[in-house]
Amino acid sequence: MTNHPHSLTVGAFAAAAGVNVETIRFYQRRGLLPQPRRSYGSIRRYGESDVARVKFVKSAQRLGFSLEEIAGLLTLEDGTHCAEARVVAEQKLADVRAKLDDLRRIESVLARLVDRCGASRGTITCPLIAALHAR
Amino acid sequence: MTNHPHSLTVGAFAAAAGVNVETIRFYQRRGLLPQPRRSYGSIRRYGESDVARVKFVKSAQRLGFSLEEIAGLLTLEDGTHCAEARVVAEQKLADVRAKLDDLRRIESVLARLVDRCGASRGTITCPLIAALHAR
DNA sequence: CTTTGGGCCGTACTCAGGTACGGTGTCAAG
DNA sequence: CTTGACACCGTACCTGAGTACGGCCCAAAG
Repeated sequence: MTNHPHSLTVGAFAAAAGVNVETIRFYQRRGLLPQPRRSYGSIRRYGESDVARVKFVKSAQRLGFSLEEIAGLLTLEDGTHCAEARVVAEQKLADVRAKLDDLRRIESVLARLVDRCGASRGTITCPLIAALHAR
Repeated sequence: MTNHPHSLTVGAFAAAAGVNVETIRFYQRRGLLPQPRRSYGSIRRYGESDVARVKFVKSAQRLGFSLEEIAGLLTLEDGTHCAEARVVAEQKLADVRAKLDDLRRIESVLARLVDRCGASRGTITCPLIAALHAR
């Protein structure tokens, strides 16, 4: 792999990134991907870094970031406006930490549930609700 | 608080749960809330446990669970079908752990970014993409 | 007894995030 | 030089998760 640096056509690119072509176009419209260079004849060409970018978008999405937020994160990429970038990043960091707390809470509750489920019989009144409700 | 056990009307209930009335009706249609008892005259009455349930839904949602998945989690509540419940719970647990990993990765990357952002000048080529892309 | 504040209901609209569609262009192989 | 595989484009459509709307009912307050 990593053959030609900027040789991917949309189709190949989309396949490489694991999304469909329309999604690429869509992201372009949303500004999540830079308008790519066009080799003669209006055909878009993409490279490895674009693939990474799309994968990043997908990862971030799985964590509950919206495309808008992700676009924000991506503007941090070029390091230029470092001051604003920092603010955004700090905000996101706080978000992420909050999410981590929630998830950890869920994790332990689920783990306990599974555990108890193995051992006990009969009625376990699910501790999930209680656990999450507790802040 | 915790005054009357099953005395909440939709409006009060929605307010208590921090969502709007339509959302309650919506959740009812989706089966996320049990059809409540109706005091004479077809008026729905809700209690504390319903409030907890809605809050649970909201928490779980923030973590990226869909309403459908949440409905699944909620069926674990009554402890009856413990065997299936366990399977679901185990699956969810795996999901949650994967999410945790991703989030932790993001967290450290963001933290590092913020950190470096404070110290350095000029071009930091954002490590976010790299970090997330790395599996 | 009429007004008004909820409640009840179905249906419609909204917004995000894509996906699909249909028409046109282009280019490389046959 | 035509044909097939893609690329390009705009527009329309779909799903999930609500939100809003308008009409009807009822009970207590003025």
